[in-house]
Amino acid sequence: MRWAPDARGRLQGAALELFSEQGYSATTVPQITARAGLTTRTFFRYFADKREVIFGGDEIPERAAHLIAEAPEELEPMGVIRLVLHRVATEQFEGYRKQTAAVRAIIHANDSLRDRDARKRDDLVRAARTAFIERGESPLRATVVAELGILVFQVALDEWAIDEESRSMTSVIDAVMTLIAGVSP
Amino acid sequence: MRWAPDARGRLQGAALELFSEQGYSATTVPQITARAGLTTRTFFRYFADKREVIFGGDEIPERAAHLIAEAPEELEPMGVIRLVLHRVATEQFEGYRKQTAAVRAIIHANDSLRDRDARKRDDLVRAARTAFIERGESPLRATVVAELGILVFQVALDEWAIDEESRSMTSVIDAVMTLIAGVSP
DNA sequence: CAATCGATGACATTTCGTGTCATCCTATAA
DNA sequence: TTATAGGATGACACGAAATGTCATCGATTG
Repeated sequence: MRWAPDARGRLQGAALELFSEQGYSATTVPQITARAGLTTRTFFRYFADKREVIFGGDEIPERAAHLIAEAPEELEPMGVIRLVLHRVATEQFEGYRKQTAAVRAIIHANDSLRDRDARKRDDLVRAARTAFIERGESPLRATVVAELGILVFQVALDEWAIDEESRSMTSVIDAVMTLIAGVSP
Repeated sequence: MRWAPDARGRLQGAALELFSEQGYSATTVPQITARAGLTTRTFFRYFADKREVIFGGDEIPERAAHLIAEAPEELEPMGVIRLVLHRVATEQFEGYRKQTAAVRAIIHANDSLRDRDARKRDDLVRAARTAFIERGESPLRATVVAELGILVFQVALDEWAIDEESRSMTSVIDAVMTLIAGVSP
C-alpha cells in the first residue's frame, strides 16, 4: 500500500478518530500510523510532534497578516480588526461549526493540547503585531491592537463553537467587540 | 547527602543555572538532578514535567482571584483590574526586574516553554473569569474582562521586563490601560 | 528501459515521564 | 533513650515521544 495518496490527511483523519474514541493521551503515535497505514517515523515527518496533528497548518497567521496589510489605509486599527476577523470567520469557519466544536472539545480536555493551543494564539498575535507595525503603528500600540484583535477572535470562536442557536460567527465577533467597547473606559 | 533542605529550591536553582549555561533543550533532567544532588525520579515528584521547573507555582492565579473577590463592590470591572494588577505588580515583581527579564528571555527562546507560558496565561484568565462571575458579571462579560485584564498584565510585564529606564511596573500598567482605552472605540 | 529523486520503511537511540517498591530520615511518644 | 509511624528519597523497570541514519520503494523523465 505504499504511495497511497494524501498521507498527511490520512494521518490527521486517523488521529482525530482515535482521539475522540479513546482520548488524546491514551492514543499513541504507532496507533495513529497503523490506522493510516504508515510508520511512526513518517508521522514525525509530517508533524513536529503529536500535538501538531490536531492543529491545521500556519495558514491562519499568514492569512491574517496578509489581510491586515491589505486593509484600507485610512481605517482605524479596530476597524481593521473587525474587517479581518469577519473575513477569516467567513472563509475558514462559517459552515464548520460542528467540526470546530469537536476539535475545540478535544483541545480543552487535554492540558498538553491547551499548551499548544495557547501558543498558537500567541503566534497569531505576533503575526498580527508585525503586520500592524508595517502599517505604521508604534511597537507598543501594535502589540496592544494585535492582542485585542486576537482576544476578540479567540473569545468569539469558543463562544460561537459552543453556541446552540447557530448565530453566525461574524455576529458573535461584533457582539464581543461591543462588549469590549463597553467595559474599557 | 540525603535530606538536605529545600529540595524544590535546589532543583529550581540548578535548572536555571543549566538553562542559562547550555540552553533549555540541551539540558536534561538527569543533569539537573545531578547538580542538585537528587535523582531523576525526585525531580518529577516536585514538578509535573521539565517545563514546570521554570514557572513558579500557582500562587499568582490564586492571589489574583482573591484580590478580585476582595475588591470594593462598587468598583467597575476595569477599576478592579487596575487595583489588582497594581497590587500584584508591587508584591510579586517590583524589585525583581532583572531576574524577571532573565526568566522571560529563557522562555521566549524556547518553543516548548512558550507553549507552557501561554497556557499559564490562560490559567490566569480562567481564574480571573471565575472571580468576576462571582462578582455578578455575566459569563461572557466576565470572559472579556478577564481576558482584558490579563492582556494588560502580560503586555505590561514583558514591556517592563525589557525596559532599561526602570520605570515602575505600575506605571507601565497604567500606560497600557490608557492605550487600550484609546484604541478600543 | 535506465537513471534519478523524493517519499517511505526499518532500525537504533535518547530523553521524558510514570509505576512500584525498598530504604532512609524525622518526629513523636513511651 | 528507644521504638515506631509516616513522609521523603532512591533504585529499578518500562512505555511512549522524538530523532538520526541508512536502505528501499515508486513515480517521473529522458
